[in-house]
Amino acid sequence: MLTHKSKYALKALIVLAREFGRGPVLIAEVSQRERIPRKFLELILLELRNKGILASKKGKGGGYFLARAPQTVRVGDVLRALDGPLALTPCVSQTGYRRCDECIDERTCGVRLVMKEVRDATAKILDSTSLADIVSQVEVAGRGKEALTYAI
Amino acid sequence: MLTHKSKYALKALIVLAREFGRGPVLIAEVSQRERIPRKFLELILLELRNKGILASKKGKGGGYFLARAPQTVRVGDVLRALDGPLALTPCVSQTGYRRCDECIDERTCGVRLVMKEVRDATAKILDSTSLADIVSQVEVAGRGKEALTYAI
DNA sequence: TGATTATCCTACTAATTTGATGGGAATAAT
DNA sequence: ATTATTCCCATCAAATTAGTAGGATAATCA
Repeated sequence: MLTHKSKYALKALIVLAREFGRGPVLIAEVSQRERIPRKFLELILLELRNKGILASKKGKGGGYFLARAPQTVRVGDVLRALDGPLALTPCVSQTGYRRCDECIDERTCGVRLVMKEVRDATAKILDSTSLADIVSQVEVAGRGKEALTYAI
Repeated sequence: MLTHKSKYALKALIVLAREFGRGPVLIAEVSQRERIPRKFLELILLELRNKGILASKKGKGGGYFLARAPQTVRVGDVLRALDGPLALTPCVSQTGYRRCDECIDERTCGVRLVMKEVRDATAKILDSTSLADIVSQVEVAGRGKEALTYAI
């Protein structure tokens, strides 16, 4: 399962992607709009800033904003930054490879073969989806919903 | 990440898939062959039995064996049985749907859209891979390795 | 029937992770 | 100065994970 932390992070980033180019957004504002516990969100945004995904401005008129354009922030990067590798086992991780300590022979490990497939499929999706992609997909979904409502 | 429990479970099941049709295998034997802590393995196999994936026989000459043919035991079923739903968020799970409590509007949730894709891709792989598939893939990989060694 | 060999079952524990909360320091604008 | 805001540290409770311990139960075999 995805941690609340990552889920909150993505939701916050989507808000900031929408507001991109319009100056800093307050933690408090994001917290309210997405119903994310304020103090917890603070920690998350700070971490994202330290990982180079967000930038911030202190003091009055301050707040958080994306460090780069929404098109260039991949969901995969966000999840890796907060939850670590996408892979289900360390032995198939690209970004954080580690031998599985219990594993006798990695080359003939059947579990590894399957997990490799899953990792590749997952990474393919998450690394080809940007915040901008999500924002536009949501808009399309929203329109679809309204259209359906009108049709009824 | 996959839990040790699931990893151990899959390794044990692969052993039992190999031995399928040759009668019960002792916990102790599986434990030794795969270097899985004996008592922990006991719990795991028991759980798999209670979920209908394994069958067992008590007393002398007893042990564990697959309840059905290796071709019909899907990796997805095993992971679901032990770790719960494959989905990264409850809101996109097929087998264990639940509304995300923090989510304001599920229909327009961008996180959900992405997680749905990941779930589908993951499930497609895990539900189309059986224990028998793994066993034969490992054999192929093993042959490939030897062939390479001979070639050198 | 009794000894032996296994699984079955319950309970316990230590370590780690998760999801927070609280208080104040640092910084920037007015 | 005052106010608004992020920054940073410390703490905490609950849940999860990875085991361990010990005996109950059942099947075999002499």
